[in-house]
Amino acid sequence: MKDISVTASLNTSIATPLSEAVAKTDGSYQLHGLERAVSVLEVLSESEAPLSLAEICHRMNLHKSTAHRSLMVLERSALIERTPENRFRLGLKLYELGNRAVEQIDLRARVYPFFRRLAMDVRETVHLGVLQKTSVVYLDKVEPNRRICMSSKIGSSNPVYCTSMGKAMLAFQPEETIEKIVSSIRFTRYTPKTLCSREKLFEHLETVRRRGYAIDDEEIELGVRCIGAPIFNEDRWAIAAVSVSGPTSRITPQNVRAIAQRVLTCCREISASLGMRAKKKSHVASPFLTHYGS
Amino acid sequence: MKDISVTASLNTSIATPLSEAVAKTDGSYQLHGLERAVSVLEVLSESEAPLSLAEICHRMNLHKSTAHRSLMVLERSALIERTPENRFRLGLKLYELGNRAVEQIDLRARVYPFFRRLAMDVRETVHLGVLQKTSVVYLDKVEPNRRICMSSKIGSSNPVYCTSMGKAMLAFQPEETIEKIVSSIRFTRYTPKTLCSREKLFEHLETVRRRGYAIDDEEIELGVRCIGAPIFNEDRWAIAAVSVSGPTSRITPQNVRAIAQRVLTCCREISASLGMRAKKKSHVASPFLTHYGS
DNA sequence: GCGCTCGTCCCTCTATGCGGTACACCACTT
DNA sequence: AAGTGGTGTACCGCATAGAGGGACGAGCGC
Repeated sequence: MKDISVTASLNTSIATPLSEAVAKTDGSYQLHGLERAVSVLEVLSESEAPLSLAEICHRMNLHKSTAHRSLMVLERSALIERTPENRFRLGLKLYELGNRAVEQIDLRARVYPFFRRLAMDVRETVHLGVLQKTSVVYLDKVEPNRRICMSSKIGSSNPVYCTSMGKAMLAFQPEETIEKIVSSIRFTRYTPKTLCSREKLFEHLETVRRRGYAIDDEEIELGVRCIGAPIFNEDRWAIAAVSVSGPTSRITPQNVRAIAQRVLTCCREISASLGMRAKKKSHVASPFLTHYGS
Repeated sequence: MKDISVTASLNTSIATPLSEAVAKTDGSYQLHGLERAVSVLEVLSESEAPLSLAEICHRMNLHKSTAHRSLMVLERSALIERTPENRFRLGLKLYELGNRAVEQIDLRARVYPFFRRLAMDVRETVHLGVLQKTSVVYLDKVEPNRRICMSSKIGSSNPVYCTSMGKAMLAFQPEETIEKIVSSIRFTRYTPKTLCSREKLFEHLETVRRRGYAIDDEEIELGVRCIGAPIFNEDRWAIAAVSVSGPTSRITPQNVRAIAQRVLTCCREISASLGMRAKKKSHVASPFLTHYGS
């Protein structure tokens, strides 16, 4: 155990079997305590009911004392809270921080008007989302009549490769970014139509690039079809996407193109209304740019 | 810079004047890396624009390498993300986690119907909030006509001692909890009417307990008056609160009592519709109970 | 060109936090 | 009552993770 630097990076890949270890941005820079804490948050996030110390230990293969320490600190920071029965769940501070996060990005408010118009127009559910590693995070949603926002769906996420927004955004990323993302995808088949291989996906992205929008043709749920198009920044990279979703009975192969046109128009308007600030002076830091790779 | 441990904890209390640093549940159980990371999140949360490594170091009195490491790990975990200009801001994972947090609590959905009715009824803005250390976190909001939810206000927080919801909840906590919370408040005067001392606050809480509801009489902002009442669990401890807010011109001393009655009725209905599950079998873990102290 | 500030990387040394283990507690059986 | 199998909490010593110093190299402005 002399060459720590070397062994360290090895350890990484072995020691993080549960924390999904996506892109391993580099892999060095370990901070075990912190990483474990994040995993705890993820575990809690996936569970429906609050978990006890013992359960957490079990799910994460942690020793009691280690987990206990983490939990105490997390609790002090209000990232988790405990019920009177000594079980743990996510804390409200996360809610505060999360809300600050989207405020800072501020996409939602700027997009909303266009977005809403589209929903009224096509009379189907419309979503706004951004790319987050290998997932699409839903930022907003409008349903034809009433604006839905307590819907638990907002804030949740789905894989890139089986959503129209995901594919629309992915298609319009820099080469290396696509590579990096795709290579960290772990494909799962949701329906018979799910694109389950790197090759299929790349092929599909080509099509998306050609026609400018993406279709999710029952790839994540049978009976649901979606049409998504990207929102661009000034450099023509996708920073977000908008999609229309509906039952296959209403979004038929016949009217897909018509709807797609509307989505595209909407996205074009949005892109125009956003990105076009200082042309080269990119110092102004377009605050809605989803960073990926460099 | 020898006694890092000592200076570090000092730094914490100095560096987090805004992050309230409540009760130090015990104080032991240190996990420096994690705690620092949380501070980074707080610093980022308070900043309007994304921050550079150097700025973060500066605001937190950290050495470059230390901060750098934290940032790299946080970025890998998607708790923060970096802009193309190498600045950092909160990441969307926080949004996901935060949304899960409130989903798990699930208060919002259950309360909404009553809540909305109240808003229609009094034709003023109505809020739902819970206690979070020394703050009230806003979980939901209805405005008389349109439901507001993109409002950046949801998810944010205000101090307990100058909001009607805060005082309403505080008043109906177990003795020790009140003590613990009040003693970690750091009073700030927002308006001439703000209750700025422990004594005034305790006195006020007595009144609240007597009449069952709390008034924020321009204590946080001149011209705004609020009336709040607690939602109870089966043990008659406050777990949340509802408030009506409006301009002093409409919420006048004359009609305060009438409005208060409506708020109280609403809260009673809500309390009834919630808490009354298994009577003593508190094993079922009422998942909306805000834990405090033991 | 030089000098400045920025981020990244590396190395060394020690205080940190990991994993055992002991203990206190509670709810149920026997 | 005493036993049993679960909890969560507390303590401690040793190895190692990670703090901080500092070198390096890139970019910017004078």
